[in-house]
Amino acid sequence: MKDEKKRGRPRAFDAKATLAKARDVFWDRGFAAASLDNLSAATNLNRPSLYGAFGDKEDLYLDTLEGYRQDGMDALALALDPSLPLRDNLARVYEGALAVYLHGETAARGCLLIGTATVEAVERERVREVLGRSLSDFDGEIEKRIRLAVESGELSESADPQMLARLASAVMHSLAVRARAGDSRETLEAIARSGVELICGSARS
Amino acid sequence: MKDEKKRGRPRAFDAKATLAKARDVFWDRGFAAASLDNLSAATNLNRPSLYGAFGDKEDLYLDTLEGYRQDGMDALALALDPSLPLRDNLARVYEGALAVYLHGETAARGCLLIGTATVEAVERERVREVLGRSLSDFDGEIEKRIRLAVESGELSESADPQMLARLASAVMHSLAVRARAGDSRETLEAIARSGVELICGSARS
DNA sequence: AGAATTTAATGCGAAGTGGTACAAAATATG
DNA sequence: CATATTTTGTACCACTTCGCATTAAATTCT
Repeated sequence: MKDEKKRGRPRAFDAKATLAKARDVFWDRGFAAASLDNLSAATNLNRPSLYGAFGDKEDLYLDTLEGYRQDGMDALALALDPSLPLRDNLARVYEGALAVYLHGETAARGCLLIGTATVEAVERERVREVLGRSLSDFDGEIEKRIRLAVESGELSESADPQMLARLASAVMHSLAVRARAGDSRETLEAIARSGVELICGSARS
Repeated sequence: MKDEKKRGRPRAFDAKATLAKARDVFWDRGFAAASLDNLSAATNLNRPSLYGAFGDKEDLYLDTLEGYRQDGMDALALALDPSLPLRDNLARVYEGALAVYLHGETAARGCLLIGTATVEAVERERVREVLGRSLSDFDGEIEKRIRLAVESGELSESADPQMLARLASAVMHSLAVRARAGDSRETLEAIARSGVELICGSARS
């Protein structure tokens, strides 16, 4: 399914690597301020090639968002390994997030979705859709793990998994915003720790 | 101090009202996508007048952010009236925020700072500064109120006011992002309620 | 009234924008 | 080898961008 030799001239670039480079441009500058020239320079593709492969700027942006979302969900599934205590799971989720959020040139980049898609969401329906879906998928995955924690007795029966999950996500959202606002790693790690504590407050392990 | 008659031709516009109109443009479109033509049309000021009164686009944007920040802090101080229980205080804070966040044309606008300044914060130091200061001032104001709640016995002695305040803010940040992502008023209100519950969980009143 | 000073309005200009037309190049097929 | 097909690179287009230079208007000071 991958070696179907296509007819014409073969591509001289790897689509996935190109998307990763474009994503970095969007991550630093945001969608609106990222010009096709910026993207063209970063990907080493001239504009017509970029356009031919990914469509217009919004299409390209949506592709990078979708890839980022998928990567995030994969990492989340790994961090939520149900053989570990919920407390460890959440700590791993936040730790992984901070490793991504704090990596930046001039300043920390935070989360690509929260940092750059949130602005465009109001006037671009497709962006709003991806952002909304990303957030609720994230909530849902955590909710599943919390539901398990209630069943296993890790959390009290009276806990509301959906709401606890949304609050766990809220801490993530806050980390994403605060990273971009310039907060120190120490501050962010402290917030993550209190978040874990608050959610797992009634946990026994 | 207000009727010092200045020498030349008097201004034909009110600076505060103009800033409010410019703010609405930035709120919907973000800084980068808001053109001077947009701003000029919305404020009924031609570009040179805009420029003369407020400086360049970034100066104007920073002015609107600063005004928004100030309004927010004023509203926060009112909502945190210490003669009411902390639980009511937080409920009022979130209620007031949602009233602002959910007001939009095509889609909810969320928070001006979190929704539009977060993108620009990475590459514009002055924006990052305002955003960071706004977030930490907000934290600080809530922390003061929570400290009071500990002293009055409303919260347990073991509570960490700084961390609880940061978590209370985290819920706000999440509301801001989720509003722009298209979440329903019902969902947001439910999150706000759980936020209050989580923070005041050990409260007696 | 006349000079000085500030604001308003028109319009320009250099640079940058997203997107595309077109021809050259590279590959598969017949 | 010739043809069809796809990608690449150059150049270009119409449009928008921000900022400013310049002139006209409105007010205060002398």
